[in-house]
Amino acid sequence: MSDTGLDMAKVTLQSVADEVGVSRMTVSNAFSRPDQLSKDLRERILATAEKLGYSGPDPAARALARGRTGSVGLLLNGPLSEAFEDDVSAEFVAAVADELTRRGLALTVLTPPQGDGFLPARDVAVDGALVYTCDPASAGVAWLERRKLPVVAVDQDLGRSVTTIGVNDRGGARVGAQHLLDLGHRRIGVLALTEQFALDPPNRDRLLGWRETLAEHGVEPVVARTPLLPRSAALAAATELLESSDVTAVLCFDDVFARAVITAATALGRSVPGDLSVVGYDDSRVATAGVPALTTVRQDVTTKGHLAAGALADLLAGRAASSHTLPTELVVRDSTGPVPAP
Amino acid sequence: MSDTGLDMAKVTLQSVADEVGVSRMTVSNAFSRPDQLSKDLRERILATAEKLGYSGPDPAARALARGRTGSVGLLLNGPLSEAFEDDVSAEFVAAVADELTRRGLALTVLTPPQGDGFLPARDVAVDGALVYTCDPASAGVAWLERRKLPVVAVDQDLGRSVTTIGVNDRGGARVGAQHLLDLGHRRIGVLALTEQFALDPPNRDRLLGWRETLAEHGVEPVVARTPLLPRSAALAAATELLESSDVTAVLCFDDVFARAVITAATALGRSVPGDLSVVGYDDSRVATAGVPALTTVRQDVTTKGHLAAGALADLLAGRAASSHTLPTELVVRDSTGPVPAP
DNA sequence: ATAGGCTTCTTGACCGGTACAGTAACCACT
DNA sequence: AGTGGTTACTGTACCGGTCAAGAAGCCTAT
Repeated sequence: MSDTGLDMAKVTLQSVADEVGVSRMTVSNAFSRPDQLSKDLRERILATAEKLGYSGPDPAARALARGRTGSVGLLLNGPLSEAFEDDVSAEFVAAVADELTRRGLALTVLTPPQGDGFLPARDVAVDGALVYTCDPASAGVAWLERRKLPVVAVDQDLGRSVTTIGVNDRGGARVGAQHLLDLGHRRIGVLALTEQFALDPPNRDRLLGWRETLAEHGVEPVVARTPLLPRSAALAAATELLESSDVTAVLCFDDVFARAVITAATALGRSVPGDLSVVGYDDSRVATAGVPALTTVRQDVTTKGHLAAGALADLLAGRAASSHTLPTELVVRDSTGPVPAP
Repeated sequence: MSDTGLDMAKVTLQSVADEVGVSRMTVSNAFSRPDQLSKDLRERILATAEKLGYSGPDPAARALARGRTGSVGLLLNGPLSEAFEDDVSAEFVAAVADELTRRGLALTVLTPPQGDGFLPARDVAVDGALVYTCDPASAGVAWLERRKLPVVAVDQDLGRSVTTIGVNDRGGARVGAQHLLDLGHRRIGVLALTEQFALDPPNRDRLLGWRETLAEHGVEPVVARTPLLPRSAALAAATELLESSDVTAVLCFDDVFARAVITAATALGRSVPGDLSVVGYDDSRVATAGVPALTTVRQDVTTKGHLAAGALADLLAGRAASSHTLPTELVVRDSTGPVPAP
């Protein structure tokens, strides 16, 4: 009988229904399907719910009954810090989140497990997932498949039947390499990710694009490798590359690496682009944030995120989703120039 | 009878139980409480589950039955892009996610609503939430309270009873201002966020710290304001500030703004720190990424994230969680110097 | 009058698990 | 042989909703 709104007993649909004197279903409709009852009654129900401190249908219960949670997962493999410390990843995640919000979905980050038996990719309720920068053979991907969740792969190949959003990395790498060749460079270095990323599609494709284009002109690049983090590693690798070889130009896996090469070159007394040409990749913020502005291969990460999120949303809505390969484009700025005279 | 593992009928605990010939509860225990049954039977159950393509207890159902989802929300207010385009926010999110992972929790991003009736803060199942950079009067915060979810506030005040993780921004601003005063500066500019952020605790506290310290020495700062995004806005505001006043030093809301001030000064032919001293805030990546390295007020964003996530995890585990105010520290580098001779 | 067609609300089954309180069997001890 | 303590499993009652079909009332067309 009491209805102070202060009773600590949990407030459910039923309690609101009892208070108003209607069936539970009618209260449910008041919240979820307004067109199913009279405006008048609906307002009475909502008012009573407010009075009782009922905050609307319990999301967990609703998720079970409806079969969807309203949230999609983003599967990442490295420690999260990696994904967010990198500008490009961060931009991608932001774009995904924005687009999902627009579609009425929330984003849940699915990290690799750590220690105990909790495995997000298996244990968190989501309606579908985006797979980004993951080892295709990872446990996470396997669980998603096992759960038969709709999946969209980004920058990686999960098999023919999976919708994939990618970038023409190989083509982008090709034009970057060609640009250096056109400038007359023949002793060319490459700063790629460590072997651990040998199968990472961006790393693989860029390396492939560079190699094949250079090979067409009989050039065999000097390959240096460095991990994505810590950032200091790239500088060391760049320094070592410049000291141990006589390259006149360097193709870099990304813009951050390119900056590291420039920093290393400067420290060694070599100017860019006077003594050394450097080509970045991504056209991220750092490309234009420093001096000289980087010649780089642009990819539209925000569009990639929008497309990926949109494709997954379509899949969830029962619509067909198509794969896309986004174009890349060489942006010539101030970090490349003609090969220096001997 | 068929058990090819290919039947498309949904595989549930019950179907596995029937196949093995035990009760549903026993199968549940095989997955969730291994100590409740014999090793032998458990293995038989797991094997059968594997054969049937059962991927473990359905997360949504489990969430309803157990009353927890294994995921916590992160409530943000701006469009997501803002949170991730900013290095400091991104670092915070990364730290939160890492710590949550360590604690066996996933992270769900709760964005403000957009258009239709879907409101993440109300409609997504989470066990608790972190409130970051939000208007305390926003709908999101109100819903979390209404749902009676455990909440930890970061860099903001949600009331005495809410566990809060903050930093000593006011004190940090004070030492920044004092540093300039000690160098002899008396005509000092301030580059803060627009009025729209008047109540944003970091912005308010920093402004307060600057103002009161300067006032103690009879200095009234020239205040310029600019939004966080787009980035170009800060440059324009900085240029305007330098052109319309004769300040010899500028205190900036963050390091990105400080870089903008330096860029503007350079464009106007003024050198830093020769003609102009600039103090940043945060000690983020950009503080040391360019030339000159910034004198700035350091805050440990990663620790802030770890603490916030840890506090929330504690709350969820039924442990008490305590509020913290992290220290700030002045880091003197190359962007500040003595006041120039007249 | 009667059939058909809304609108508005109700009924009963079901979503796929987990908690908790048994029950039965086995063992050791006195 | 009786008592008490384990271990291993089962039965029942929820968790808090939604779905689909049905019933009651009223209006309109024939």
